[in-house]
Amino acid sequence: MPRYNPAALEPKWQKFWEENRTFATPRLPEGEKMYVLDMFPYPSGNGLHVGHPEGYTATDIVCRYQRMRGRSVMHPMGWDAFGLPAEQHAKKTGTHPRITTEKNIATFRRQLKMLGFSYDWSREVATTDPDYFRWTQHIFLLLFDTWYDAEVQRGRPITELPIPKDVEAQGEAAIRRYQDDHRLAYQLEAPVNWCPALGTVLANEEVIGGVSERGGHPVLRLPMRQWMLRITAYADRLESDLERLDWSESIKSLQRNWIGRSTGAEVDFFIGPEPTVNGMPLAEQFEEWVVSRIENGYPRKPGDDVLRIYTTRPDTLFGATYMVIAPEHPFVERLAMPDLAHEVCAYCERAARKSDLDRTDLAKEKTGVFTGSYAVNPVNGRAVPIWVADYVLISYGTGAIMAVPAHDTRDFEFAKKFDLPIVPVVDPGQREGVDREAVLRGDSAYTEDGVAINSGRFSRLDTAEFKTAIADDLANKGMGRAAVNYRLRDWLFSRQHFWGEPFPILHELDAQGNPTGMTRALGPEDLPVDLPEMATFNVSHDRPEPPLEQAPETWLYVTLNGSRYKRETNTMPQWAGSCWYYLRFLDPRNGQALADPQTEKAWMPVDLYVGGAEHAVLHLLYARFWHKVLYDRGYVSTPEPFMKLVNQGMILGEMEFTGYRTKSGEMASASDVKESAEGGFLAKSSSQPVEAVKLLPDQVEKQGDAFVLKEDPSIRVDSRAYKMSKSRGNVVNPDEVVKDYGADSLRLYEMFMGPLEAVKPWSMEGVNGVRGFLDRVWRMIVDERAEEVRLNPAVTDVEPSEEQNRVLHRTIKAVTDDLNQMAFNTAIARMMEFTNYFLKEAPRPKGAMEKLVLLLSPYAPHLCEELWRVLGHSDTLAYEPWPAYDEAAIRESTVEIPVQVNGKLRAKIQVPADADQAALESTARGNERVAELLEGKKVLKTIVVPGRMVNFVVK
RNA sequence: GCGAGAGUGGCGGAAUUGGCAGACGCGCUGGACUUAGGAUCCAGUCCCGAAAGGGGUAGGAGUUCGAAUCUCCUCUCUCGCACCA
Repeated sequence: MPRYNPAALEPKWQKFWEENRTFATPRLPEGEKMYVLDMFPYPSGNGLHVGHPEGYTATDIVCRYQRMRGRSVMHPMGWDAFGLPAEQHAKKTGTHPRITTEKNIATFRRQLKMLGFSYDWSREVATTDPDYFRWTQHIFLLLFDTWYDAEVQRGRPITELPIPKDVEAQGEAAIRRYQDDHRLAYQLEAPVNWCPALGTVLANEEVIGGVSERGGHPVLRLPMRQWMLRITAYADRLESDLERLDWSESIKSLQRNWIGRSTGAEVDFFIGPEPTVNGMPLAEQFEEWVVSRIENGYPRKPGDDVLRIYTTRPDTLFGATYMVIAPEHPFVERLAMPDLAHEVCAYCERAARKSDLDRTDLAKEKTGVFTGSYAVNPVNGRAVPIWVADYVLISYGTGAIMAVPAHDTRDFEFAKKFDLPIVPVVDPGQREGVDREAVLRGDSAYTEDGVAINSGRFSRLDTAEFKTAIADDLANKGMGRAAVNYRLRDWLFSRQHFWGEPFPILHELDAQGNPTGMTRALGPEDLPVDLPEMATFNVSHDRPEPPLEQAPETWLYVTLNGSRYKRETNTMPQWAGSCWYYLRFLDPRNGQALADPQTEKAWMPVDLYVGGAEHAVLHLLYARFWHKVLYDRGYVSTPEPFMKLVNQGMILGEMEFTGYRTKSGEMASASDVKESAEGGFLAKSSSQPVEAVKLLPDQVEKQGDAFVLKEDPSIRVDSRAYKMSKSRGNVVNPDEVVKDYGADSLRLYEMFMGPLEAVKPWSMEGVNGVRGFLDRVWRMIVDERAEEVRLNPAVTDVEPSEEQNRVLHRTIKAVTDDLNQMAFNTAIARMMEFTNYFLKEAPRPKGAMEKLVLLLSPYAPHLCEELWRVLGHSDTLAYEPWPAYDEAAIRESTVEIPVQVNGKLRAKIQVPADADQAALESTARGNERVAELLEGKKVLKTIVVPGRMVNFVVK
């Protein structure tokens, strides 16, 4: 009668934990603290996905384990609840995003509770709560109030920004403009991704290859006033502090690549103060410029008489045969000679219309147009033509380059196409894979280091020496300086959405109601700035206007001290709320501060942070950036928020076999099939479209390293698991799994599938398998034949036998060691071995059963709480001490040792566990089989590793 | 193209980090109990071979008494970046 019945048992224990506040965390840690954080989810309308509980189960296991080891554990959960889907739902249905969001949160909360995670639910927060985003807005004000002091590498209050004399002389407005130019939060006219089909502006990361990520609609680039965050100021610290973090190398390298630090030099090329008739700067003006630069040094901002470029290869300056500026470069107009202006202008317009996809398509030929103007190469005084080409990006470096076709593949392609001179200045010397003669002839681009040639007095220097020498030389002459650049761009921080945090910023209006261009930040006492009540969300679809422009006037306009202001109508991106939520969890109801400093100091940093790899770059970089600003400004006590980071691997759908069928019904081999441009499939040999068909496992068989059709082994079949998606119909719903197998089985299966960080396919049969294990654990301890739940008669209060004790302690050790390394899959395997062994034992010592229940409890907490009851305990096991193991009990008196002859396993011998080398060797020689093999042979060498193996090398 | 990671039975995956390859689970085969089995239990399950034995960790070379593990080359897959000067 009392079979293992999770459907009854799991809700019972969830209720128990809730009523007894079993997992409530004290305000301050009692004893050693451990802060374990999950990446909080966006509560989508689809509910929980089996990918979510993977990381959540892993952290829950760690938390339950650490509680049993006496640690004070902080383990909260909340909702990253702003986001576009709720807003789009509102556009369609008129339902307020808050209502949709609350409904979705309720679903997520129910589903998470159903899985028995030990969160302290009293700390739950949602980024959409005014009590929460009040502090998000507060942090924005802090960013607005901070400038980055590059000298001390620290963010400081804007009031401490030194104002240059010349700015001060221009008066109050100039000073404010100067300050605004230095804030970490600043405004910029920047292009946004406007998607007319979706009627919204998309974030860069929502645009993949020039079309919208969802729907694949075209995206236009339109300039709009935007809020930017100066994350580039922190680029160096964001990169170098990675070193102190316990993160996987792959994630660190993703972040490093994203930051993309490069070192090189800035160099000014003289173009003359104004255009000349033939486009050539005047020689005497160049001479004067050279002299003035030697006297005055290198200016921080380039004047109108120079084109400033950035290069990582200043050693190739003598090989610069032309220059290229980006189509958006401010000098385009003035450099375009009258006879070419029309052509140049047309080119720039075309470039502006191109999507990112067109511009970055690698297969594409280089394009560009000559301006008719020339610049003077500062190292040799030669005039070089200036071109406009879209392979130079306005957003990187200075938006202008010197082109060295002999040593840069892009410049080489361009020079070839437009027949520009190619002057080699780096001799590769003799090296593998490089055609030195071709390089020296200018027929091939060589981009590595070498020895300088054709470089005046720098010739014969190797690349590294040259770089230092030329940097000094340029600096002395005031023509350049060493410089660092980042691939990382400042963070576009505003969105034209309704469902996001309003900015706590007012725009000043003049008497006519037009913006004066001056902004005013609200004070902390004015927060939160809540969203207005809106009549409709379905605003204009033909231009990228913030929906809040349609807000009621009572919200939109503010009068303060007699001045009229209009509120900022952009809202913050979804990333904002997730940048600091780990701090709010520590003190979620604090009305005075984002978190009490004492509490912050006691719990931070996060000891373990687990989440999907899709956040490896952006979220983690943004959050680290905010944290560093908070650190600089004294709000937090640690320079980094997340000490250890683990990315769970994606869970794919079930393994699928796919065959391909032509129109005429014949099967085509998978090796002959490729994806067509439209997303369908084509047979490579005939170019005919083929259709993918799902095959059953018994229709295929393995042949070599591929699967083939059973009935026609010449036909190869694809076998792989795909990402879960609605369209593929392979989504697994956790509700269904819990209904059929129970939450403990779901948890256990997700941990048993393989290493946490690996990508793994789902298997319902696998869930069934771990359910079988839990059934066996139940039967091992509970009397299934009895009417009510009671102890299995085989379980008695006896002392364990030596072997039973060894199995027990070995299991405790293995499970504990694996858990410390988050190797949950192998820990579960060890507990399965324990169960397989003890099911055959009778009587079964009750003490051993209790230990197993404790070991298993982090994985299958509901079942184990119940078994703990059955074993005669009346309280929760959540705070029972973690079982300890006894090395002495593990040690065996005799061990089996393999004996090899010439590295091949030939025999196994039984020896005392502590047998020394000599004893091992003589026992091995005494073995009948070994003796036979050594007979008449010469033993050249004997390798004996005590406790491991014996190897005879013979001839 | 550049950067990172991976490749082990029919499948998911183990292997104390250089020392018995395939733990554990699924699947499969046979058997027991059954009206029944998508329940449970027992036995088997890397390949060739009747056995002795031989082969085997994507492929090839190398270091070593000994390699899934270390080195080099090749191939394949996954992820990220993608004209970043």
